[in-house]
Parts: sequence; structure tokens; C-alpha cells
Amino acid sequence: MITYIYVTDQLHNKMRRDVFQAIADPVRRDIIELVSNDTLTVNEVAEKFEISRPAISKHIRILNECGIIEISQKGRERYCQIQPKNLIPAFLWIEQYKSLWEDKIDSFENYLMKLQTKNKENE
Amino acid sequence: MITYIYVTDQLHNKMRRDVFQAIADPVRRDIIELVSNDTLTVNEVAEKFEISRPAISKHIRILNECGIIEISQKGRERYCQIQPKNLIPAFLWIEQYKSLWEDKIDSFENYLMKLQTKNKENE
DNA sequence: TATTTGCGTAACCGAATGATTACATATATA
DNA sequence: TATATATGTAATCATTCGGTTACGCAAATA
Repeated sequence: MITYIYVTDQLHNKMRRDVFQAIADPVRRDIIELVSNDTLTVNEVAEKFEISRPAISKHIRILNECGIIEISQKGRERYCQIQPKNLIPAFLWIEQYKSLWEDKIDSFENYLMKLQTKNKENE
Repeated sequence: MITYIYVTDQLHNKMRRDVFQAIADPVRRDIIELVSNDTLTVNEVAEKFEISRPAISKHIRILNECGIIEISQKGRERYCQIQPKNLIPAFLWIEQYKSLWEDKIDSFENYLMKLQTKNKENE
């Protein structure tokens, strides 16, 4: 499963742009959380953070470039809306290990159960 | 939900160590995939990649530091095993948006269904 | 029309990242 | 015991990242 691409910006920098890299930053995760409740303008998003508006602007651009945030311009305002389906690749990647951790938890529970049974036998 | 911590290494560098940052790197995702099937030594992991062994060693250290990979030393060999339950925080974070993308897909399906119904009426 | 507002972008900066090579060290083997 | 092997780590480097300030420009408003 290929989950990432490389893009080149105007200054010849190579950047990875994929969902995993997008959600790696805690600020961006907070932005996603914000716009998942409301459709907010860039400024409204920026107001919620301590860091500068241009910094938020950049984060939003990254989220937009990998499709997690959709932007609709209305006059001079840009409304940010979540596009949740673009989180699916990341979800699926992690989900493939779900059975593994469920097995481990299960066997741990079994271990605890056996322990309890043993203790009861000793009472 | 706090999903990350900052640690300081011996050279006074500050690094984020959390699951999201761990799985942000495609090489580390590939390592996770590898050791989810087999328990492999560090060298066996390194053999599967083009990059140098020390580079892989570092990646494994990062995965180990955030608990995704467990290491058991046997003689001079270090066996790497997946510890899948430490993927759960990332899984849960993404999963909270599942209902959103399911709603959107659902409404898209509804839209398609309505379209088909309309077409049938026109036949 | 002049001013304010919303927001992108350029230039810059320090720190983090990911790689490399060279080396150290403990364990296995001849 | 001498050598080979498995692996971590230090030093170093180029690149990327995430932030800042300064500025530009189009749209709204006075």
C-alpha cells in the first residue's frame, strides 16, 4: 500500500505530503479536531492557537494538500472544512494490526482468568 | 487526549516521541510491517532495506522508545517484536472521525441511489 | 476613494530529522 | 586465544520543519 507522495515546492524543496506526515504534528491534529466540529475561516482557526497566523496558514496548506481539509473561498474569507475520507488510508493501515493487539489483550485476559481460577482452587 | 511527549537525548536535543511521529516515516511503517509477521533481529531487518544498518538501528530505537517494538536480547542478537497495543492511541484518534467519513459516504450513496431512481422514472 | 480586513507568501532562522562513515564493544566461533 | 559477527553510538552533514516578521494584494467597508 503506497500511502505517500513527494511534492516539490517553488523553492525546490522536496516535501513528503501524506496523511501520516500530516497528522504527525500535534498542532495539525488540533486543527483537524477544530474543523471537524465547525466550518471555520483561517483566522478563526488561528485565533485558537498561540502561534502566529502565518504558521497556522502553513499548517492548513499542508492539510489541504493531502486532502484532509477542503477550502471554499467566499469573498476574502476561506472556509476550512474537514474532508474525513482522506483519513481512511491511515485508518486502514493501523487497522490491519487491530487483530494483533486484540489477540494480545485477549491472551492477557485469558492469563488473568486462569490466574483467578487457580487462586479460587487454592481457597 | 494527550498523545505525545517530548524527550531530551544526551546531546540536549529535544525530540517528540509519540506514535504519530513514529509512524510518519515510511521506512518505520515498513519495519513495523516486517516485524508484525516475524520476530527478526536488527540485522535481518536491515537486510531488507537499501539504507545503512545504523540508519535502521536508529529507526528501531525510535519504534522501541515509543513502545511499538519490543526488543529481547539473546546473546549478541536483538530480536524485534511488534507490540501492537501501542498503536491503539493512534487508532483511536483516527477512529473518532470514522462516523464522519461514513456519513459522507452514506450520503454519497444516497445521492447515487436517488439519481438512479430518477433515471428509472425517466425511462 | 481611502482604509481596514483576511489571508497568502517570501525571506529568514534555529532545531529536528534522517542519512552516512568510523569506531567501540560484547559475544560467538575457529 | 585470535577472529568474526551483531549491534550500538559518536561525529558529521544536508535537508526538512516549524516558527517568526515583513510585505503584498484583493475584498469589504467607511
